[in-house]
Amino acid sequence: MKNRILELRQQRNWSQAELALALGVSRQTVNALERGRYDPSLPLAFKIAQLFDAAIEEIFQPDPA
Amino acid sequence: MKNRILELRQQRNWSQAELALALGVSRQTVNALERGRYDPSLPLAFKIAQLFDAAIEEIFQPDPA
DNA sequence: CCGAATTGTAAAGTATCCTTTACATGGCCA
DNA sequence: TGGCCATGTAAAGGATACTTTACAATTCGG
Repeated sequence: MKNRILELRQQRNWSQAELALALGVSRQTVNALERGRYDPSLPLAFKIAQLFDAAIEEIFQPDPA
Repeated sequence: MKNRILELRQQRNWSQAELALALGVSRQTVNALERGRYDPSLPLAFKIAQLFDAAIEEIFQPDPA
């Protein structure tokens, strides 16, 4: 699953720590998500979409499997 | 997190087992999702949305927290 | 009435998500 | 140079997602 979290965060000039605070998760979680180490839970995906004012489908793209 | 999986499944006259097969998960997982015992992973949420030809946001609604 | 299909649930195990603590690296600037 | 900020990563642990096996209850057609 690819995502555009890094891109959207940088557009807003936020640090990983700031984004983590806004999402209510740890900085390491934001780092792991950006680096594709794992996918967020569905509730966290909703929070991310709401924060960036976008649809989940605009931020996350499932693998073309 | 609420969802409309039961409703969408019944519209199509599918059993939980048939839906599970189409999604590549176990029947117990479909049952648990319909009954709200836990939320699907993000990849599974995408599969569900694709199968029902709907946006994730049309099927899942986060808690008004 | 009988059997098959459907649904609900439990227990135990594995995998994934997310945490805290900790440390290393590189860039920037006083 | 020295210190701060941002980022990357690791290990260990807790929480959640999902599995297989198994059993009970209900429903419904023959």
